[in-house]
This record gives sequence, C-alpha cells and structure tokens, in this order.
Amino acid sequence: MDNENRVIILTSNEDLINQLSANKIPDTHTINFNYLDNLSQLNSKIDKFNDRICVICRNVAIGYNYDVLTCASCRIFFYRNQNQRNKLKCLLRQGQCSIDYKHDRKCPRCRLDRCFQVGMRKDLRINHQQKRHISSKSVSQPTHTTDNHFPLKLVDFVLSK
Amino acid sequence: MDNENRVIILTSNEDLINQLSANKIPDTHTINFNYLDNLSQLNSKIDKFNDRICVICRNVAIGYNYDVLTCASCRIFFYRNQNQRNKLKCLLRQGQCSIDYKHDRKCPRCRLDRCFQVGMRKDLRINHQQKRHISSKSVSQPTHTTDNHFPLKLVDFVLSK
DNA sequence: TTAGAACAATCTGTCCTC
DNA sequence: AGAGGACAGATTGTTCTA
Ligand SMILES: [Zn+2]
Ligand SMILES: [Zn+2]
Ligand SMILES: [Zn+2]
Ligand SMILES: [Zn+2]
Repeated sequence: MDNENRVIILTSNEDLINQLSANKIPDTHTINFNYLDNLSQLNSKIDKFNDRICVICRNVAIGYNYDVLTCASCRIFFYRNQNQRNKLKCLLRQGQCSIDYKHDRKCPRCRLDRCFQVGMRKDLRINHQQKRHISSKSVSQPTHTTDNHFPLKLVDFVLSK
Repeated sequence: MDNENRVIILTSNEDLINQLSANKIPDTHTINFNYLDNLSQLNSKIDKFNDRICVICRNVAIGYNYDVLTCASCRIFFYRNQNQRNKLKCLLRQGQCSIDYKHDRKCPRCRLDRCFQVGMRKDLRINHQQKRHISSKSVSQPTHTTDNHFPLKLVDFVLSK
C-alpha cells in the first residue's frame, strides 16, 4: 500500500454503492453504516486501511503506544526522550525535518516534536480503551517534504447514523 | 580564530609593508617572499593561518590524513566509509547538508562527499611530501548554509619569486 | 495489549602502536 | 607525521517479561 492519495468517501449514492459492492477494489475498504456499532469498529477499519503504519515514521506499527499507533522504535524513542527535548538538537536547525523509517538516521528533535504533535503522552493518557483511537491528532508532515504520506486517522468523528 | 572573512594580500606597497612590520596584528601572518624557499614553507604559514582547522568540519585538525588536513574523527570517518558511499543516505535527501563539528549529528553521505570533494583519497595518494599540500582542492560549503567557514587552502600556487 | 527492562546493533570518536 | 587497530561512548532498535 504505497498509493499517494487516500480518501474517505461517505455516500448515499446508490450507483456508487452498487459499484463498490459488486467489485473487490484493491486498497479499498467499505463500511456499511447500518452495521456500524461504535467508533472503535470504524477505527478498526481505518487501521486496516492504514495497514497499521507508524504515525511517526511510516514503519510497520506494533500497536498503540502512549495513545498513538507507532512502531517499536518510535515507541521506545518516545519513552526515552519525552523529557529530553532541550537536549535534542534539530539536525537542520529548522525544525522541519521529515521523519521516515526508510532513512536510517533521523532528526531526534523533530522526531520527538512529531511524537507530541500526534498526541503521544505519558502523563496525560486517556484511560478508556474506546477513547484511545480518538486521542490522536491529525497532523501532516512538514510541507517542505515531497512524499507526504501519513496514515489516515479519524479525529473526533461524530457518527450521524 | 572565528573571523568570517580571510584574505591573502600580496603586496609590494611600502607603506602597507611598513605598517605590517611595525605592529603585531592579530590573526595576521606576513610572509617575506625573499626569505621563502619553497611551497611547503608557504603552506606551513597558511596552516598557522588556518589554526589547523579540519577542512571537513572545522574542528581542530590533527594533521594531514589521506592528503587533506582533517580532524581525527573525519580521518577515521573517511577510513571507514570511503567504499560505503551507496550505503550512506543523505539526511535531507538533497545532498546539500553542511558539515560542522558543532552539531553532534552529521549527515554521513554529505560528509563523505565532502571528503572526496576536498581531495581525500586512499588509493590515489600522492606520495611526495611536498606535493601533499597542493592536492587539496578548494571547495566551499554548499551555498544554502549561512556559516560558510572553511580554511584557506593554497591550490596550485606558483611562486613568481 | 502495551509499558518497561534488558539486550543487541550501529555509529561515532579517542587512544595507542607502528 | 600519518595509517590502522582497538577500545569506548552515544544513540537507536529488538526481544522479553509481566
Ligand atoms: Zn515509527
Ligand atoms: Zn529536525
Ligand atoms: Zn573534521
Ligand atoms: Zn546530506
């Protein structure tokens, strides 16, 4: 799953619904609102859509760590550095570095900032399982980077069912 | 020695020569061509002018390594990575990173490229002691960086004595 | 499931010898 | 003086336990 663009389509158009029902379209998940019980279930679908990708670096995620879906290395990175921000220096001095697992070295300052941006918290964690998925903020990579991949994440979604 | 600009002045102007002879001017070295025997001697003066600064990262240089005046860490970096260029990835993906000892993390790809740019060579070394100083190419840091310090280096200087 | 500890790998820099 | 080996520190990543 390396497509550039990802969209959520909410529709009541019969033709489109029939088209989606008739054919299995790659990289596409459809959700019938009538069978949707709760937000957790919807986010579960979105997780599959995301292929469980780390929100920080796009590596394969191992699960929710400090409230955010991340890989193992970003998890331990946040654990180690959450209180060390002042010690970390931006490699570019611009605070605009993109963080990507494909590049072996990463800017620790911008990596930690991204952790906070997407909502990783040690002390202010939300305890309820179901609220966990909501806590992640939708944050895009800095605009200067060309490959602007990041997992879709539902934020404060209100079911209008 | 952290001055921004450095110049070589070649002069036969008596007033200027008298001024330079009369006063000890900080960060300034004068060379009397009449007492100059060879290129090595001139480069020795230039070394003092440079304060023996690493051509790669502006750290204190330990001497000539692989034909170029560098610090210990840049020396061992080149030794280890001279044949590993393909394994090193540019942190910025632009190949334009500035390399400076004051910043703890460095882009290895751009650091190695800079090593080659300034003429570090393992296999194609010039053996003669006296030619050593000539082999370094004068290469400036990438233009996007603001602190454009680099040691002066004499390249193919021809004595017109 | 996920937080944290323990272990391991990687990368970098310094010291030492020849 | 400079090349290379060896050791050491910093940083990052993986595995294991509970
Ligand atoms: Zn990650
Ligand atoms: Zn950065
Ligand atoms: Zn250096
Ligand atoms: Zn670079």
